[in-house]
Amino acid sequence: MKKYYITTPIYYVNDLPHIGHVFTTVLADYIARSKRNLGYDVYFLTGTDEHGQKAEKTAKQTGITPQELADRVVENYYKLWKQLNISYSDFIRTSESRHKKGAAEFFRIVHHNGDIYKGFYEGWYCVPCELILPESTKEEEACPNCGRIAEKKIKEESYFFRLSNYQERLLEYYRSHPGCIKPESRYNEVMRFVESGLRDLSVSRVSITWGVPVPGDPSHIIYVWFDALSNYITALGWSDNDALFKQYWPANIHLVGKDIVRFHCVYWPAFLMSAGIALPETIFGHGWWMMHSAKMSKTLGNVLKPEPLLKMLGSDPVRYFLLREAPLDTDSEISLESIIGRLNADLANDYGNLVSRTFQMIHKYFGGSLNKKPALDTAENSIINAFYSLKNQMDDYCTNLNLAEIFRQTWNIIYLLNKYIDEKQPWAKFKSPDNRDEVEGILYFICDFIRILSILLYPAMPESSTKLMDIFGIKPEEVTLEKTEYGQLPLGVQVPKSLILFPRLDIKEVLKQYEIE
RNA sequence: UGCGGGGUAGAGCAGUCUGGUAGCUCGUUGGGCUCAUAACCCAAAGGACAUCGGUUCGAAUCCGAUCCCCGCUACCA
Repeated sequence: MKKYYITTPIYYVNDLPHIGHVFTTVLADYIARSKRNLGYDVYFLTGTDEHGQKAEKTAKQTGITPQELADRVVENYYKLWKQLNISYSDFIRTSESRHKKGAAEFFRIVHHNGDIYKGFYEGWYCVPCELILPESTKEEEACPNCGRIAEKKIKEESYFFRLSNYQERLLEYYRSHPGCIKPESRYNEVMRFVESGLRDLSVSRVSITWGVPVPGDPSHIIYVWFDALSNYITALGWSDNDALFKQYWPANIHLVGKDIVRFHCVYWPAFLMSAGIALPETIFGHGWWMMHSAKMSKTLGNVLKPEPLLKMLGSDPVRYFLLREAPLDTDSEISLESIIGRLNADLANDYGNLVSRTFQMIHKYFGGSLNKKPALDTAENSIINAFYSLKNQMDDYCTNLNLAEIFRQTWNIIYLLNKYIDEKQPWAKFKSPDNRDEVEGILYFICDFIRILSILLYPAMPESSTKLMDIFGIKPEEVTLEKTEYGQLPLGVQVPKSLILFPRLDIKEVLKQYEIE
């Protein structure tokens, strides 16, 4: 069985989950479910990054330990991922001992291989923020956190990773693996960046205590990226109980936001090279959701909160919108208006209404179940061919995250089915008793395609697909797209008289309700 | 400053590599249908393809210049 290992970043517990976290995770879930649907043995990892200075500071201010803070915040993620039906295989927390053990071992090996040395970390220090600013040649430096000019320079002992030694090996690797960073624009960015020269990287801090101690020198704590990135292998039990590691590593895809592309595409491969571990196949850096042309931020107050959206719209519609309008190459605008517009057009009008009108005719004309299959002619065959053509390309589209094409073709099938009904006019044909067999066949054809759609759309909208599958007497875990063909709907299945899968949404109502939430 | 991406109908995008009647979704307008969630189906309107110049029988597409917009430019999840 072909394996597929997919990851999201681990999210920092200092923040509450926002639409960006939701997007990355839903995207990963969609790919994971799609690959399962295609017969892959999928391992899907997500989790939380719980260490570091900010978490330590927030905990202090709140009067609790960092561990308590992490335990508290991680609940928000558990809850949200449950609401969104995220089908992760494992959820790693960097404060778990399995991770701490692995991260320390990772550090030890890289150190042993001669790529870590002790030196001094120098930088401007912003007193109010208690933050060391990135090293800079400038005389003055404004703090990225508060904007004030930092007043004093600080110098502290730190371990460094010899990133500078990896410039050529990284470039060689990128050149020989053109698909390792996607989309292409990110690949180019990373290439240019590495070509411009690499400096060694500080990988430890003495100023913090919340984290993984450096092996053999516990006054140092392993600093952010070295700790965080290693979760992708520690979660698989690397260096310890490594059955999962052997089975799933290297990752087929690390899904990340564009803000952390560099760390995944430069630092991570260099760390892995040093440790003698295989490199991930693809790192995909997607864009951001923007509101009013600005990155969402609490300061700007243009945050779209996930919880009220889920409450008002439900999990499937939120998932569908994010996937359908996914900002993969560039950033993308999001607004309640655009969400409602998309959901009404695609889900209520096209897909939901197709199901509704079909089921109602089956009831009106045949008491709720069908017992005849149609003879297939050009009209039916062209729809069947549209489906097989999509099915054959599905794996490729998923690997390359070509979601736009998947949804375009899926909705083309829905359009063809609606058109098929209009052209066949079952309501007119039914008036003559001679045509009743034909009408039954027409309805069977559509109904079987609703079954196919439920399987095709299961990775995007598991809840509504499960609703349909229940009606057809099939189980999600037993049915895959891989094995689905036209004509597998058993005769005699009883469908409900009325089924509104996706109610039409009123923009004014939604806006009003969002305000209340 | 350097590197990269982009400017196509009211909005959002495809088409540019491999020149030859400008396409998709939403919106607008008219029509059809009545099985359906005021839905669905058909049709129409709407574009000097950023600007200027060049190559060519012919350019959104190739070449040059100009003007705008956006991304990346290291320790920040």
